[in-house]
Amino acid sequence: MVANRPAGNRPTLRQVAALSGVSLKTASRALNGEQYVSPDTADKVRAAAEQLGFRRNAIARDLRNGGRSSLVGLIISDLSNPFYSRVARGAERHLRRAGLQLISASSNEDSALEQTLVAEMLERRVSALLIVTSCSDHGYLDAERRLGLPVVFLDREPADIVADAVVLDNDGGMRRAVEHLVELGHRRIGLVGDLARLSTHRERVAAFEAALAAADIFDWHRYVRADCHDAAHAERAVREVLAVDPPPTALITTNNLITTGALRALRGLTERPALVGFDDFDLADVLGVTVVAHDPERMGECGAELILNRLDGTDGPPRRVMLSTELIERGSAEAAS
Amino acid sequence: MVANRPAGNRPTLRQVAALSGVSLKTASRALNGEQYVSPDTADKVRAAAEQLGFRRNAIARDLRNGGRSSLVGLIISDLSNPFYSRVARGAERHLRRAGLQLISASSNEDSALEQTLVAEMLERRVSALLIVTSCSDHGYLDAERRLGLPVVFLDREPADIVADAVVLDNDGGMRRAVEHLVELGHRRIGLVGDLARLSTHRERVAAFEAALAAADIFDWHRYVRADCHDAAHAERAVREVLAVDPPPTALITTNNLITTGALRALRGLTERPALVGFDDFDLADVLGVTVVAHDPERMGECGAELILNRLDGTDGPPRRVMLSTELIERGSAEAAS
DNA sequence: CTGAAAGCGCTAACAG
DNA sequence: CTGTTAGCGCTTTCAG
Repeated sequence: MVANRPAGNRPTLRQVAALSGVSLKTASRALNGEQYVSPDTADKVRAAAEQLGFRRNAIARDLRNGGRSSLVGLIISDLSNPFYSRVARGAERHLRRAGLQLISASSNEDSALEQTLVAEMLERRVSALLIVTSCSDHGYLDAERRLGLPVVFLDREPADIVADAVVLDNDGGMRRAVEHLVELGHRRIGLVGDLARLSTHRERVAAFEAALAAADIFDWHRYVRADCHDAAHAERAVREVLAVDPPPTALITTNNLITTGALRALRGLTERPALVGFDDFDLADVLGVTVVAHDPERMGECGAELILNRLDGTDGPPRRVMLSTELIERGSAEAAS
Repeated sequence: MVANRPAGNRPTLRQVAALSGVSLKTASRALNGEQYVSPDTADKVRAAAEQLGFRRNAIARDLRNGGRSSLVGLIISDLSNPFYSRVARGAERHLRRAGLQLISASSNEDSALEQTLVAEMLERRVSALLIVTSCSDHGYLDAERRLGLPVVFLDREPADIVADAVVLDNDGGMRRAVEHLVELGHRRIGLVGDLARLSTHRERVAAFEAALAAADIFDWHRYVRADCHDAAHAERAVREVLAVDPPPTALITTNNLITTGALRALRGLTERPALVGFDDFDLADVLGVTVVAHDPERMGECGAELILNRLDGTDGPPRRVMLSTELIERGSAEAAS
């Protein structure tokens, strides 16, 4: 077991106490800045601690204090996806203000791995969990939630349980995208989407369909592809959709990775369809890509906020925060075929 | 203290033992899959654990086992910078195989914050530390390193101590970039760089200078700007450099953020200088940007590997891993003014 | 203001 | 194969 090498000779509080000639408890009080310690004593203890290079052992402290750590777990499908790393950043920033630290892990969109990661974090006694879930069944969290563990779902809403969640206005965002394209005269509009099982995908496709129906467009199935979970898949799917006869004059891509793949597929084409992407991304401005934008860091912050509320003792029913989206026009929607 | 709310009534091993009618230690053995437990007993214990919803308490376990957790700390300047989030991903993947978990934090390029974060992680008794440092003085780590804590520096090398490190071939990468531009006929080559105090920046500028000297180009100071730590700064700096008379015909940007800023500054210009960026980035292919590429995930993996070696007991002198870079030509270097 | 005793939940060491 | 004892480092009673 690589983790448990001999602990080194870290000085303990007992040694600090011995060196400064006070009791264990007095040393503890002094270093924790509690009151009822004479300034003299406090100085002595601090000096001894300094000299020894003492560091309070949070493991022992947490154990004594009821066995909950000041860690919050974050599980996302891929830490290196810019969308999720921004979510993580927002969560980190907000949690930090409350003295909590973030421990994050990537689930690779794999529900078994997600459960393993959750189990590990629970063993570590995280104070709360932030999850972008890849599971369809969340029963494995029931016991924990009953025990009072705050769990907040980010981005994707669980279908089988009600719980705190922070989601995007997928419906509004997608409707705006479709309406925008329709206003510009597009009638054959395609969509390239993420894994079909994801709640985000389903919501976005439902909104897509509804908005098209509102414009009396019903012949869209042939222009829809799903289950693209990376840019390479998306690139292929875009080529496929463009090969349909007659080809769509516009395309909607439902997340940042898919938009990237689409841009690759469209590169060099003389007849480029219009494009609107869900999620903003770096250089979308330079590339002139119209997007449905939102604020990933804010998603992380809101998730953290929900957690802090629960830890502060807010009971009450699950809350659902919906984050607004905004259509940013950069020209790629106008491109007509 | 928000973290230490009443711990809930999590079942303990003692309760599992009681329910299954065995002793504490037997229950422990059974759940840890140790040998010398009869299959019957093991089943009984597992059933009881299941029924109670028991989760081993890693806090107690770590304390007992010498007080080192299976956490590894990662400190980077910004978790949402794609370069660093990829480093984190690589480290996570590799550490996970060894049963270690990653706890990451952003230092905002602030040395005081970096030290605070390190202190917090040490209190948490991380097994090791991976640091993209923002400090110039690393004395605060001496005591820890002497106590046997593995510390690995990523990307930026400490100037004041020798320690395990994973760095890029900044010299080779920058030389290739300059040579490439020179071969294409450029003589007035500018550089827009990161914070001047960073080792990476200094190495890249030194290589820039050396490569230019090798081509008998000495009049480059006027085309160099540093201390850009975000895209907005870089955008301004690029405009500035382009306003010099005569303007440079080519520009080198020394990291992904700066390249982004440069692309914004160049957008819409009729006379665009050539551009070569250090760091590859999403959509560089679509934008046709020539870059000095490398593998951020590999940096994280190598850092993790060094750590695992140290935890396995490898003593010996500090090791320095240098990761290769590669010039990827995509056309932006040819653009002559 | 300070100290002594107890114990958080677990596992290593040593008996049975 | 199983149980008992002790104690990781700290903080919370409860007495001085």
